[in-house]
Amino acid sequence: MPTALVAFVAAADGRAAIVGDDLQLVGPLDRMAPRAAELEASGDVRWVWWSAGHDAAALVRAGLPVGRCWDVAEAHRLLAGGWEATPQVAWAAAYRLDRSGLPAATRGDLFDFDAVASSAAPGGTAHTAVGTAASVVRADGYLDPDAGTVDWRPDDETLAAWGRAALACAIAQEAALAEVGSRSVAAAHSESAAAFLCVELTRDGLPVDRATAERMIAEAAGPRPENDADARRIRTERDLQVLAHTPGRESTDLRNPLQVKELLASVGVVVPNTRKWVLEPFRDTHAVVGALLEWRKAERIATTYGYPWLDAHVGADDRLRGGWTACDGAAGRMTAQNGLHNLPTALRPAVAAHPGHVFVRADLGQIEPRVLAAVSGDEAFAAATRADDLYAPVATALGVDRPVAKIAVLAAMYGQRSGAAGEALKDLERTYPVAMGYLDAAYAAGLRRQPLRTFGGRLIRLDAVLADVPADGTAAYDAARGRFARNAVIQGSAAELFKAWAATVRATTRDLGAQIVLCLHDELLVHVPEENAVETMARLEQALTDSARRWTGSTQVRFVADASVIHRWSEAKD
DNA sequence: CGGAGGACGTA
DNA sequence: CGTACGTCCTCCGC
Repeated sequence: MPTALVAFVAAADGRAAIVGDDLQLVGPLDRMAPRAAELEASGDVRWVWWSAGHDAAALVRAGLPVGRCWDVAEAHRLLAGGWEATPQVAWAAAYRLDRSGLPAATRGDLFDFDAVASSAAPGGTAHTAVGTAASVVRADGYLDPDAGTVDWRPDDETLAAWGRAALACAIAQEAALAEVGSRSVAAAHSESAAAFLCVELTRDGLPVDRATAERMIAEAAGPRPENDADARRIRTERDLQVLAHTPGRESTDLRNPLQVKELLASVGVVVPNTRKWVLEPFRDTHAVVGALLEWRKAERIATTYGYPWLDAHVGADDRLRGGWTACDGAAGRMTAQNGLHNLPTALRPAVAAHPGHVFVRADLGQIEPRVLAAVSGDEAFAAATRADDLYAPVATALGVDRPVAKIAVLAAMYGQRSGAAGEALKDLERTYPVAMGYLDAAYAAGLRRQPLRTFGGRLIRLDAVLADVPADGTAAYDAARGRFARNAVIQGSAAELFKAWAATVRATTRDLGAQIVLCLHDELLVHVPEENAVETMARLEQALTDSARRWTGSTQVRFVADASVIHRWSEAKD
């Protein structure tokens, strides 16, 4: 029996509809969530929603462990590229309706479908558009532009029609994705699972040791200020650590790059800008340089990761929370807010498992060259992936030392121009012509503004992404586009494998009480009761083998994970 | 008040 | 030394 598609759609006023074959339920969320749970438990169901952050939020709040779903917004982002994915846009694309004919909403852009998960809460009180069943799909084939907006107030029949529209849209998308390629439907499944995981990540947060966090902030930013005057005093003291080196210039605003540039010039350090890597060589020229660089580090903690950050984003349950999205608008990597993706490594000791728990952390080793082997179909390069260290056999094949082989491979993938690549790069072209040809083709497509697709079929658009023209003209603009294209097919494909892995881990470790608490591009952090740590680690490894096998459709390319059981994120890998 | 640019953290 | 992202700060124009 094939998997039944069942729509679950939410209205802004707290009602939801469950719609499938011979099934139509409409009612308040607190009655619909248990019905969804029954269906999830009893049947072979794939849930359909316009967007997990919007429609499935109540199911996540209720703790329903959704297994399979189809997220119309994520499927659309695969199909069409970019990030815009309102129901109306996704519907038009799935049915191949002219984009320029999209009707405008009567109240401007009130969609909350683009909101990140953390802010996607029911909202809006105005009562402007009263939907009726006939109005969800217009006579001209487009979706009602008001449907799904925060001010939309459908009656029960209309909400059910909204669910039927989601079902129909999903089916049309599946057909369109099947045309793109055999992997794209599977990619839609894992991208949808990742989007649901994002809502769970937003709900659960990252376990934090608050005392350690407070201590580390205090080391960098000083004690917690008693009041505003105290805060100003601490700030001024921090500034004086730098300004004491330049008597007579105490009024310099260190937060103003122009004034900093002037200050540096006055002591003989003349620089085009005051970036860290520009100033680093001048550390020995004048003591103010080193003091300034240290000040910047402390200032970063004080402003971005200081007490206000701790108070705003770490809950009473000692969990750091931020909004998550399943893909960015370019290559398709996950994004996270509130520092979850760019927490300074110095603060990682503060990320700690809660009592009775540990973290199982794992990262994918050498993910990008391995992905290159898979997506290009280069058999020789695939053979190299069978080694634990991919660069070892590459070095042997090229007759160079490992560091040279590594630089050459990275240079080929990222377009690095300087450095010691040189001769090794030519040998690379000779030894792995299929892989290198794949990268060259992506670069050339970028130059021609020709859209590309990742391995899983995500459209890489070259029109919208690079909006900023480099100052040095058209050639630089073309080259930037080429580099972007070459990088995007690798980075984006790697993101797809990562999400397939994460979705599999989520599904196969739930019975162990495991909870994915962080996804960081190639790294997973799983919070689990300590007695289940070893089993969780084994399943993480198995999940990688299985998802890589499904994703590549073969076992030619090997992917490896470095996994360990730790209490703090800062702990060594083994 | 919002956008632009500088700066910097992560992968 | 390539790509991507999120966040804070200041300046500038409305």
